[in-house]
Amino acid sequence: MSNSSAQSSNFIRHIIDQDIANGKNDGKVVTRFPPEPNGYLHIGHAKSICLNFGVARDYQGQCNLRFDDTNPEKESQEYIDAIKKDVQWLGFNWSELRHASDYFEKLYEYAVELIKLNKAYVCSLNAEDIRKQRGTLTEPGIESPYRNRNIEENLELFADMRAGKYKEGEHVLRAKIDMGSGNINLRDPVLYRIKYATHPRTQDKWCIYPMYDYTHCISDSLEGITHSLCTLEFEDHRPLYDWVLDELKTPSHPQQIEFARLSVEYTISSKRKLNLLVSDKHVDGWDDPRMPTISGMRRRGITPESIREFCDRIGITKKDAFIEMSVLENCIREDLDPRSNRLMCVINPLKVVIENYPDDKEEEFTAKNHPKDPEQGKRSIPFSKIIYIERDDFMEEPTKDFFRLGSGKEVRLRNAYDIKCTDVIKNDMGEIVELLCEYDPDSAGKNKKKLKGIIHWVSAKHAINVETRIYDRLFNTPNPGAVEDIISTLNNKSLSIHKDSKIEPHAKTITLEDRVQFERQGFFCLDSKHTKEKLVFNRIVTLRDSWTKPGQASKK
RNA sequence: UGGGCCGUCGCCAAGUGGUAAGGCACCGGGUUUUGAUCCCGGCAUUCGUAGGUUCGAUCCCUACCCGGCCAGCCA
Repeated sequence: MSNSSAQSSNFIRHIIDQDIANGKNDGKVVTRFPPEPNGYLHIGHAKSICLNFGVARDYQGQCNLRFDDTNPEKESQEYIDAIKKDVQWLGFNWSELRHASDYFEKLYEYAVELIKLNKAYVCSLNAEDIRKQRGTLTEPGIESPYRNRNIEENLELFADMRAGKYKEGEHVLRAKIDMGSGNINLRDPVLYRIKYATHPRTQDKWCIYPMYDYTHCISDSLEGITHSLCTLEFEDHRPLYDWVLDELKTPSHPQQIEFARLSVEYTISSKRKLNLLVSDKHVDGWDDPRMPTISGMRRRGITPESIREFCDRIGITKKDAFIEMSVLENCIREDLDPRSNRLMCVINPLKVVIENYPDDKEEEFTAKNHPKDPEQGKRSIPFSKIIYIERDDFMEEPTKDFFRLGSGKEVRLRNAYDIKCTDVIKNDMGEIVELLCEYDPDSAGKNKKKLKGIIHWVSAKHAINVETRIYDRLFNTPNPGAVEDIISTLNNKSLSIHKDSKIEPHAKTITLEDRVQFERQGFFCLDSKHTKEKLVFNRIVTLRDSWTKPGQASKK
C-alpha cells in the first residue's frame, strides 16, 4: 500500500503551497482530469489522474472529471463509459462529472463577445490556404484577407455558420491575435469549425464545434478550476489560454501548469497507435493484458494500488523522462507479495516417475499458504508416484551453477521429498519425455542434505489441467514510440499460451478477484475473459530472478 | 538560423548560496524447503560545458552545447 503520509512533493505542489500562503483563490484548490473520449485510458493518463485527484484530495479541494468532447468525429459513448470505469477502478471519485459540450451554448456566446470586441473574425479561406498563410517556424504568417471584416458582417456570418447555412470548410472563426508571432499558436488560431457530425451527447444540435484551445480555458474558468494541470506539449498554448481569458469577462482565470508526460520503456502511449493495434487485431482488444491501457492492466491482474504507488514514485517534473519497466514491476511485486497465497503450478510439465515409491500409495503434505503470514492458513497437497515438474528445472548435463535437477543429481521437491534422477527417457526425436527418479523416504520436512535446489511439482493423478498465459513486453525496442512502423517492432513472443499446465487441486478455490503466487514463477490471476469451464491464468509479473539461465544473455 | 521548454548516479528524483535525500537497477553478505520475500552493507569529492559574482555556487549571472515540443478546420 502506498504510504500517503509520505506523499512526495513536486514543483506543482510547491506552487499550490505558495498560492495558498498568498491567499490566492481564497485558498481553494480545484483541479480537473480532462480526457478526450477518443480511446481508452492508458498508464500515461494514470499519472495525470493520480496528480489531479491526488492534489485535490491532499488539499481538501475538488477534482472534476471533464470530457473534452469537442471533436465528434473521433469520440464515442463507448469511450466515455470506459473512461469513467477506469477512473473509478483506479480508486478516485470525481467531485463533478462534466463535458465540454455542456458549455457549447456559453462558448458560443463568448465567441460572439469576442467578435464584438473585434478580437475574432470569420475567415473564408480554405484549410489549405490557412495553412499556407500561417508561415513557417522561421517566417511570419500572412494576414488573412478576411481579417478586417466588420463586426456586423462577422456576427451575421458566425450566426449563419451555426444555422447550418454553409458547408464544412467554407468558413471558420479565427482569433485576431498576431500573424507575426514566433509562437505559431498565436497566428490567428481557429476557434470554431463547421462539422456536420453527430455528437455523442448533443446529437445534431450543433454543426459548429469549438477548438480545444478556445474550449479548455473557458471550461476551466466556468468550473472554477484553480490549477489547470496538463502536459508539456501545451506549454506553447498557454499564451493563447491566457489570451482568451484576458479578453473575455470569464468568472476566473485559472493557472495552467505543465508537467512531463509519462513514457515507460517498451510501451507506447499514443492513443492513435494503441487504436491501430486494436483495430488491426495485433492484440485482443483494448484490454489485452499486454496493453498499457488501464483496462489491459486490470485484466492482467495489476492492482490499482500498484499503479498509484508507481505514479507516486516516478514523480512530477518538467523533464522528459523514460521510466524503466522495473519500477512498475517492483511496485506490483511489493503490493502482491505480502497478500498473495502461494500455490504450485507446473507451466510446462515434464513427467517424473518415482520408481521406489509404492504404485498405489498417496500422501498429503501440508503447506503454508504464505511463508511469513500464518493468517493466510495452510493447505494440503497430494503426493503420488507420478508427478510433473517444470521442464526448465531439469538439465541433462547441468552446468556448475545450475542447482536444480540433472542426471544423477538430487533436488528437493518443495514441501515434500528429496529425489534423485536415475534415468532419462527420450523419444525417437531425442526429446526428453520422462524422468526416472528415486526418493528418500526419510527426507520430507527435513533438511539433512542441505540441498540448494528446490523445485515445484504437482502430483499427476491429482493435477488440474489449466491454461497459463505468459506475457512479455509487447515491443522489442525500448522506445517503440519513436519507430515509424510500430508493427515491425512488435515482440512476437509477447504472449505464450501453455494449454497443458498442471496445478495442485487447491486451485479450485481461486476466484476472479484473487491474485496468487505460483511459487518460483510469479504472480498470477484468472483471466476474466477466458475462464469458463477451464481455468486460464494470466501471469501478472515474474518473481525477481537473480539467476540468469545458462546460455542466455543477461536480461539487461 | 523563429518561439518555448529541459539538462543532478545506468533509469527516475529531492535539494536550490554553506559544501549531494530517497526509489528502481546493480554489486556484496546474512536468514530462508520459493535462485522469491526479508535483513544488513556498497554504489555521484560531484550536479551538461566554459567563464563570471561570492569567503563559499548544483543553486545567482553570461555564453555555449545536448535533448524534447510547436507550422491540425486534433486534443
